[in-house]
Amino acid sequence: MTTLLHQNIAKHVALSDRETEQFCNFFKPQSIRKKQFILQEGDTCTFEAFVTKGLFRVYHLDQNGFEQVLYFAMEDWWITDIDSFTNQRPVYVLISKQDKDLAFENIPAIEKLFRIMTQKTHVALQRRMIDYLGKTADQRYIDFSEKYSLLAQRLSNIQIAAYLGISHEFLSKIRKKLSLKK
Amino acid sequence: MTTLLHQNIAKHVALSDRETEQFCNFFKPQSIRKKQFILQEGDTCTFEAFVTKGLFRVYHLDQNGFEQVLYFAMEDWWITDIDSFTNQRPVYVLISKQDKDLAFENIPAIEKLFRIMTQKTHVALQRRMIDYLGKTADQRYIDFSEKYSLLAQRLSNIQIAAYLGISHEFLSKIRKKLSLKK
DNA sequence: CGTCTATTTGAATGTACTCAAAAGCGGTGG
DNA sequence: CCACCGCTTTTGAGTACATTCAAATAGACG
Repeated sequence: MTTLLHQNIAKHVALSDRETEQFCNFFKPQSIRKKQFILQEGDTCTFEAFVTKGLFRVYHLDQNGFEQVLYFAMEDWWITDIDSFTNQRPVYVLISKQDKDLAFENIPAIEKLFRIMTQKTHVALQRRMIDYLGKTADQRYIDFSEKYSLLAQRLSNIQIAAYLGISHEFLSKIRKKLSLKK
Repeated sequence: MTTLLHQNIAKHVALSDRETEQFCNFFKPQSIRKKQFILQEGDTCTFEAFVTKGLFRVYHLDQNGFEQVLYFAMEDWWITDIDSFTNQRPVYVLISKQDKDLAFENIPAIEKLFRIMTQKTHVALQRRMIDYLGKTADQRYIDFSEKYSLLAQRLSNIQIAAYLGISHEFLSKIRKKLSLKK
């Protein structure tokens, strides 16, 4: 459990064992019941979390109450910002904004860790934005299922559609068209 | 010129005068002719730049050679990642990746500066993604012209359309519809 | 003035949505 | 074991949103 977090940190930045321990101790284990929010619409996000088991979707409700999925997060992924919703009884470790600031002060490399992580997610989001600007829904679905096949297997088509920005009915039609091609 | 960069840094993070000087000295002033690229398709981005005068658009070419505008940057904005194109003879100061890494090592607060900046742009991009998932082109255009009215005045409709992810013909029709409403 | 580019307009077409209904599927209780 | 429930997926018809292509118009500039 903590091991996963240790490994994840090591992927991004070189910390001494002591620093890693010190930082990881800020994180409190949490688990959450199915269909439970960890952050409600309108709340300000005061934490950062790391998923150790299960699957989150981070989304936003549009004016009609429909979900728009910003991103999914499964094991070994970070969650931050915006409103979050869970399924499949996920488990995560959480650091408060306060403790994070503490860590920034005491462990300089943590600043680097979060800079690198943010940059990476930012690049990924830019790619998605480009996809959205230029690709048709068919292609976005194909790309998504290929790039995140493992994740896609754990999602309903309704959830995938909310991520791709299309109706689930239309996704169904896309799936049919693709299956006929083969 | 450098003053603008000084001010911009101060907005994000508290540096001593000496640190600010030290950091700003890494930046080399540059200017570029109209229609000139500072980074070509396929190049890896090895710098970070700060616009002191003029207007950039940072974009990507799709498979048909059409521009997809990732973002615009005018005075007091940063540019990084992906391919960049300019208009209006912009002026900017540039820091190489190498020098940036040097700054990270020598001035701890710079790490914080880039973390904060990246987080902010990331949040902005997430908002744009949400807009894209949920809003119709009409609304995206209205929101864009309100939110970035100053910027919008300096852009052609073709450029705005490439940012909004629609054809410029369609944008023209949207504009007509809106003008009739009033 | 001529040239180049941006903007507008129209017609035909394609992409995606809405609404409603049917079919499939897993669980749960009798 | 079956019947029923809730939820997901599929299907179809009609409609709205957005594109393409081609052509006309308008502006900017040497």
